[in-house]
Amino acid sequence: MTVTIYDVAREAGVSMATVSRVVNNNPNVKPQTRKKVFEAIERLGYRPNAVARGLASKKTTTVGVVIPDISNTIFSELARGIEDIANMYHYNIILCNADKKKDKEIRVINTLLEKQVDGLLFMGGAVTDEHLQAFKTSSVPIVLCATKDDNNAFASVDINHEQAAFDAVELLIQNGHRNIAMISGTLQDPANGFARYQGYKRALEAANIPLREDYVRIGNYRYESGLEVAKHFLELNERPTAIFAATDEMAIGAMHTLQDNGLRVPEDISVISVDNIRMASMVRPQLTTVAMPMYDIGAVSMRLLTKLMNKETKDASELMQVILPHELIHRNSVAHL
Amino acid sequence: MTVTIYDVAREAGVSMATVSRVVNNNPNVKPQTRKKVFEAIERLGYRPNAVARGLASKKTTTVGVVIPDISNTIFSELARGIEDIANMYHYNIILCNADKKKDKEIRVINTLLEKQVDGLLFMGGAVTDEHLQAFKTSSVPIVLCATKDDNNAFASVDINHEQAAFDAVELLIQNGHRNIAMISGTLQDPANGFARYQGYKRALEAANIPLREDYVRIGNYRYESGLEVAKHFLELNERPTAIFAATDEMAIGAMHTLQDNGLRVPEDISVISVDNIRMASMVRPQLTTVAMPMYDIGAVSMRLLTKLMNKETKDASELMQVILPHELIHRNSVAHL
DNA sequence: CTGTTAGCGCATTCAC
DNA sequence: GTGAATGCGCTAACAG
Repeated sequence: MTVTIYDVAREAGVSMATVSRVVNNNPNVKPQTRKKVFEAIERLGYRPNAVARGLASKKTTTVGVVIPDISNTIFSELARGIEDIANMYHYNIILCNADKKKDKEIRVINTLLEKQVDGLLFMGGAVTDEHLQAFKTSSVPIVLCATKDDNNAFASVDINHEQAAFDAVELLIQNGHRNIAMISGTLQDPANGFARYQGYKRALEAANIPLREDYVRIGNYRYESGLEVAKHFLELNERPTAIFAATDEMAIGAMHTLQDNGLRVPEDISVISVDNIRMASMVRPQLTTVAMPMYDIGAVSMRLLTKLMNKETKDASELMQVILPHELIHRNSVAHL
Repeated sequence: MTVTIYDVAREAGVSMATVSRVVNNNPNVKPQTRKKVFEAIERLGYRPNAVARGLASKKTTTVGVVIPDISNTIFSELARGIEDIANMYHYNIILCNADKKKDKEIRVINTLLEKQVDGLLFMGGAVTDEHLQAFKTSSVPIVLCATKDDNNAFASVDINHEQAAFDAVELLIQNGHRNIAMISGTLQDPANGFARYQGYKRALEAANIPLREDYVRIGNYRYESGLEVAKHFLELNERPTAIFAATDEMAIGAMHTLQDNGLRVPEDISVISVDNIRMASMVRPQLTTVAMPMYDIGAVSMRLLTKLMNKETKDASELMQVILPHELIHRNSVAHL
């Protein structure tokens, strides 16, 4: 039924070794035999079996990707960056959603390893000891995207979330704001949650602005959450003049709550955040935000992984922890007080 | 270095067949030996090699997904639907972006088939003869998502794009509009382009409204395109009172052009479209649109594929072409004239 | 219930 | 340049 390398060999009147050589572009084949083999391949409609090849060569040219949620725009951009570079280096991607659930993450890491991927790209919630444990059982390289482990034991590419948040809040302060509220993510989340909150705190401290507890509320990163949490700030006696949200989605949600309550952004209340999702420039007013280059993080991670897979890098290199630059995108949601 | 099923067998004092049985949950193993084997597995840190398993069993429990662009929200929702169901049936997903480029699509179909996927999910641009040709070389089932081939030769799941567009335009007409412009996709695109345009035309005809050439403009589905194309309508002597856009993104772009030019939506001009992306309810006014259930299309496609892979379905079944229902979502961008 | 035996389709020595 | 032989790690009869 299925035509194998052996069938091609017989059809072309050569050995299977020779067929293997031409299929793999080995130069040690006389042009004439090469031609014969190609013709036989064509005639028989031969398609190499990558599974058999993988077993024999111990390489599958596929990498595993563990991602929280592919339907979330922030991650789908990252995935696109990964795939583009993977494609460029002739790798395929096995994609697994894990929803930041620890046990699901561990589970998919293991099945990916069982599938003999040549490398692994991981982005998720916190990197716990259990994760590290699972990573250590891997014989193939692993790169953490948009996250990192505490001890820098694994390669990673990310931005400096703390500094990004700091920069956002600092812009507010430079514009004369002192009553600055924050819609944070959960503080259990080291990157988008904790680090961004730390940046907010540091910026306030640097300007001698006391931290007010009623100015900080926790959301879940999503639009609906921003919509909800912003209501709280509206009810305060002393309303904030600016809101810093940990993510664009929450910022846009907050903007809409303000607008739906008759307030103008930025005239009455300024809004700023971190991410720069596509939607940030698709709302009115357009959102001022700190760009987190998701596509680039994906692309750079994948590139780093290819190097690791080819052992191009010396082990404990400086390349292992890359921090990509972030950038303040000035749009129309921040006003001078 | 790597521990194999043979090592486990030796460690547990049984044959490799027995180890294989316990790993694959074959009931024909005495509980006691099962226990011994599990202990050996644990002790050695054995991880089954799915590639070897795939070669021996001729099943890889992975399916290939060809998608235009995972970073496009409409497709990433679909991908999520696919992945959730795949996960439920213990399949993994190899994801390939093909950007609706025919040759790239053909290429990835072939590499996916080389990787011995157990099935293929295809969504792309037009399904040409070359595609059909490639599909026919496949020995594994294929399901087309959010598209279909002209002869219904392959299984597919989609919505009725023509009717969806018709319903949208009909709502406009019911609200008293007669000057209805359309921002269409390219007419080469059978589903999102041509079919939606046909629905627009039929709705006008049904209401005896003559089709005006200056009321139809072609965009590329994206926000920026809607932004741009809408300007044209503003310059017309007889401005439309309503705009039907083939996609939400273009509709939102159009809305913003209108608003940026001092017009109110829907008071001055109504806007409606098809898709119901998440953003449709995240703009002001919230967009009235016909929901295309992308997640469901993905989920149903994958479910259908599992059936095909298990040969659960009789061949020429009615199940093969499924059309999912669409639904008019009434929000705030359409006004009575 | 368990072990033996063959492959699965290919890459890869090693000879020639 | 080319061919023969071996094995990658596992499943799947088949026997017992």
